[in-house]
Amino acid sequence: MSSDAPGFELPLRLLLAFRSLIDELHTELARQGHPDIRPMHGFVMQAIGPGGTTAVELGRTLGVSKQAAGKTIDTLERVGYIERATDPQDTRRKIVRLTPYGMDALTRSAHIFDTLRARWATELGEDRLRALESDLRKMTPANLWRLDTPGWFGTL
Amino acid sequence: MSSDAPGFELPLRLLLAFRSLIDELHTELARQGHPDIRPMHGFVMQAIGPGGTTAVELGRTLGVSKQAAGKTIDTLERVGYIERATDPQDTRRKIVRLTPYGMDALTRSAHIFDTLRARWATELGEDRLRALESDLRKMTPANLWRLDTPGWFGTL
DNA sequence: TAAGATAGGCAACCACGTTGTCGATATAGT
DNA sequence: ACTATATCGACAACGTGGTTGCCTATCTTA
Repeated sequence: MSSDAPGFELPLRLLLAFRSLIDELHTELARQGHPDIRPMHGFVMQAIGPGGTTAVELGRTLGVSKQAAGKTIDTLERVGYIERATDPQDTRRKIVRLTPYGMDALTRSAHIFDTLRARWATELGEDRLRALESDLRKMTPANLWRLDTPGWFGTL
Repeated sequence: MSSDAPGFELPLRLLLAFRSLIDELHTELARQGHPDIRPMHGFVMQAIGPGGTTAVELGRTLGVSKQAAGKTIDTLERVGYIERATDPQDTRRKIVRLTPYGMDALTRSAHIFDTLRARWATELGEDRLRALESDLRKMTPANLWRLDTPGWFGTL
């Protein structure tokens, strides 16, 4: 039961594949009117979702401190992707919501990701791709949204 | 041709799978006498290799500036994984080499990665895993060692 | 030998993460 | 009702990693 691949190739390929997809996403997003969006932004906006959140809650879903979440929110707000509003039910809370511009970025991202997946399906075959997804699902934790690694993406 | 998976699941799974493997690696490394090693260290030591390099060269293979490579080298040196020696052929250059401690970490990493891959093979079947690796190879660039994303791993 | 390229290091700066603290507001307990 | 506790959001200080710009020393080439 020998293996062709040295063990360290697998993680590296996983990382490269991830980066490739993200890079292609952002190339295409830039072409579609979102030149300034950064990988992290998309990630966080996905985590915010159409319903909105708060800083603490966002920090929890992303697996980072509320302060870090707060800073990220500052950035996204400055760039115009999200906005803060005070919760009338609880004056302490500030609801974070996507702006229309943010919504646009999000729906475009979703569409581009579908396109990219379709390209993989063409290259690999739909069945192989499904197998790949299923295998990855089997080997990874349920929670999709952990972003806790420090400095995971970069730079406004 | 409908697909079960939303397009954005694929990149997320790839990232999670990568992170899982790396986390498991470092849990095990800690158990084997390398508690202080960080993901980046292993990455960089792999890139240095048994032959040694220089800061500029390392920067190139990793896709970061020579200054960044230099800082990383400082850190690794401080922790005792690598050492600098002047090149007798070219006094400007400083050869960066793994210390025995660094070598130990590297060989242990390789072994652990093989073990982790074997676990995947058990869970998924050797054939499925090979298919997965082959598919990833098909969809990713040749150069395994790009670490250029700012702050790709963190801390210490 | 003079000119240009290359190696390494320093400084200043930025992005993003962390912990600690604090004031303001909600909520629970007596 | 009133006090005690918990939670939210923000600020400050700090650590790490990356960037660019610049400087000196050394090799290479015309």
